[in-house]
Amino acid sequence: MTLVDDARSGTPDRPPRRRASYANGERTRAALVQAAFEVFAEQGFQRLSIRQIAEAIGTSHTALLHHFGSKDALLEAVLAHREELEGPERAELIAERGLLDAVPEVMRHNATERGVIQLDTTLLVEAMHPDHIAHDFVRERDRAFVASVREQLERERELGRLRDGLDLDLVARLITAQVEGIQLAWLADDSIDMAAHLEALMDLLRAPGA
Amino acid sequence: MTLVDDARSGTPDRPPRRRASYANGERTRAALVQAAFEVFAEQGFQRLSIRQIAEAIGTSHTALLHHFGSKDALLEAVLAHREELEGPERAELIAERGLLDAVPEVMRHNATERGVIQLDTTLLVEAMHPDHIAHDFVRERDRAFVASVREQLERERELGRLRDGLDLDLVARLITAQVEGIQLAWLADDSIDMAAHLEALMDLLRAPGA
DNA sequence: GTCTATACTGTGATAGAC
DNA sequence: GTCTATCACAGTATAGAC
Repeated sequence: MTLVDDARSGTPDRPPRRRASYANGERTRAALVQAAFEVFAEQGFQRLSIRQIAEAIGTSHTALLHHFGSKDALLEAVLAHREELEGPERAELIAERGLLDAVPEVMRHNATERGVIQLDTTLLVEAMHPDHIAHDFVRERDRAFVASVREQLERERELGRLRDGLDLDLVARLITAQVEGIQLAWLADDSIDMAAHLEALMDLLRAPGA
Repeated sequence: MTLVDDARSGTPDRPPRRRASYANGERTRAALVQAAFEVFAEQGFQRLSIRQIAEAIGTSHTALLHHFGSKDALLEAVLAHREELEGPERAELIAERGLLDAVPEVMRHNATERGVIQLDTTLLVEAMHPDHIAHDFVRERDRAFVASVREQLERERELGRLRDGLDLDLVARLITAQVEGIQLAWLADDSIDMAAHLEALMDLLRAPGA
């Protein structure tokens, strides 16, 4: 469950290094995304101006805009990068342990990533408007997430672990909303135990005696 | 369940010298709040500048700032106003029908107030930071809401309507987070049936056969 | 007390020279 | 691809007119 291992320390004047298998432009872009991810995870996104972000990374704000076009597009790129990092690990965890057991575990992990969760929640709210640049991205990611939860619920049902009579479409959305809702609450009050709450929800869904 | 029915009649803060018309009269703070509420409910908050808000109301942006001090303070005042309007009605509904039946009903009502829900969710996210001007307000409102839910859960338990073995503190928070999470999802996709989802959650909490 | 006029700083974004 | 202006607009502050 390790993420964001590659710490870029020091004060890089330009984004250096990284694998050379990309074209020059894309390599720069990828390095900027990685650096921005670390800045956001640590300091959040909302309250940082493009200029501050650029300074923390070690580049100019116009360079950032050149690569991403807008502040929100940068945010979107960073979240896509996160999904690239964490998605496979999360999928593996769920495949191994089953959804009911894995979800609380995922929340336990999320609780170690305050900046990223804040980032995620921020985008969720800002991209509400259909004409927001990241609206489609958020919608699609959300759709994929719910679909994946639904699929895993079916597996749990086949294994006899689920309570009878559940509408899986509804329940998949319920779980997703619970994750986002409890993250929102946790961001304002980090004494909230996110894993315990998802555990409680999962227990409600579990077949009696399972 | 009527709200925002225009109760601009009385201006309780000051002796009514001249009747306030919508064009260019004098405006008490309460009238500004009411007018701002209507603007926010219709057009949201985030994307409107103070100048745009003022124009929609029919005043100047500096007049708004004179009364409220900042944009966020205006938002806070409007949400407090909303709670004043809706709080009692909601409490009455819950007292009459019990929490399990009332919550889906509240969601049905909320689904008619897109702008207000958007406002609420926006503030929830923006006030995450401890040094945000509305942070304490949001925390306190949230605390009170959870406490109220918890109290109503106890009533349901006494009436034998609740499943056994529930941790009421946890469940109260679970319900609150579900409400906020499903509202967040609904804001991005209004084909989501918020009431149905809360109904499903309530069914999970209900004692078998109740 | 209520509002207007004006200006300041910082924001995201754009255009064009290198 | 990057940097140097420069943009329009944001939120805010203050001084003073009614």
